[in-house]
Amino acid sequence: MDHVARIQAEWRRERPEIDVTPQGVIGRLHRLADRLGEELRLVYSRYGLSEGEFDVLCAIRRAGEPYERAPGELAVHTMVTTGAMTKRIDRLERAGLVTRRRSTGDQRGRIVALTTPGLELIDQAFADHMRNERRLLDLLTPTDASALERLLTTWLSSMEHPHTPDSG
Amino acid sequence: MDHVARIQAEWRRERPEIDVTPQGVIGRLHRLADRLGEELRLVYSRYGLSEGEFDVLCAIRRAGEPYERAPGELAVHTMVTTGAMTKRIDRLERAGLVTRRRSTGDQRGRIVALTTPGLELIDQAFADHMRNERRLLDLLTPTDASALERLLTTWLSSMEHPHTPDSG
DNA sequence: CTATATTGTCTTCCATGGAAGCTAATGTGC
DNA sequence: GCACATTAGCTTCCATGGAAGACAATATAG
Repeated sequence: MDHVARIQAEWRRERPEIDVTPQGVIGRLHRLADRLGEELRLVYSRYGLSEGEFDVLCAIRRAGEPYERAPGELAVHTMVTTGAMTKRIDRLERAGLVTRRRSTGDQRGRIVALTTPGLELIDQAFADHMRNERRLLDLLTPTDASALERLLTTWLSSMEHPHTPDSG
Repeated sequence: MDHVARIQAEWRRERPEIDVTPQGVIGRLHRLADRLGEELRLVYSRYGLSEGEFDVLCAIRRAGEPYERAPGELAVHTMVTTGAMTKRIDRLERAGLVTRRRSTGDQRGRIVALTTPGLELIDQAFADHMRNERRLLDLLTPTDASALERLLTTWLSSMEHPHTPDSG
């Protein structure tokens, strides 16, 4: 009987008329995401990075040479506001992992580029991160892992491409 | 091709020697947790509650009559520090949803109790919340939903009761 | 009973991110 | 070309939570 099952049992006692079975899936999914996140942050912190900073470095690295992106692009890729991105870039710049310069064409734009230490750091950190994710995934059998991937993909896609229900 | 698949494709181009298949599961799980969380917060906000405040009211409500709990218990149940709990209780008290009084026995302790408006609010909000979770879960077939529940339970349990690997 | 440790809550300070608005640069309609 | 709208990034202010320590009450060792 895990934490979520205990919560469900309490609700069933207090509110027997309410069906709490959805918690069995949604509650566990959130708890698992939190636990996995904790494990992942352990690796980021080995490199002196927060999760947000790691994400930004990855987004620049994935762009390919010359490892540059505009702050706005980075905000979209990492799903934070541009205000939050300004602060992340501030920290990374202070740490010497990225540089910020004016765009040549459009003078409003900036270009954030990995420095050599930044590139080396993220290349090593990402390899370590993937080993860590592999370790966590290997707690499941390969069959279960691929079944899970399919289910998550299905659900995610049905959330992101919602069917507007017909009114008839 | 979803967002996670695009990220994987970029990494495969940039770092072909690294196996990024774990992202297919872990990345999607996090994204799904975020998307579900957004949907759930829509309901909380209908009742003027943040997620943290909703969690606290639920934890007190689940305790059963007389709907009271110590701040420390609430902190454990909702998995935040006691400092964070103090602030959540401050807000709920200011909103008139809970009261805070000194424990009779141990004078260090406090007792947080639902007010009548607090009880009515959380009873209605929780019912609405469960309808919302049901709606989201129904994007999956019942077969898929129970398969997913099993996989999440299995993985979660293997994370929370880790096997210490034998060194031989 | 007193000295010390522990406990429960709260306070302070800091980190992080969102919302909204500011500024400078660019685009657009006339 | 000028007024106006839009865009990119940044700034300000606020909300939230963690870490660490303060403080008061209680438990414990002697």
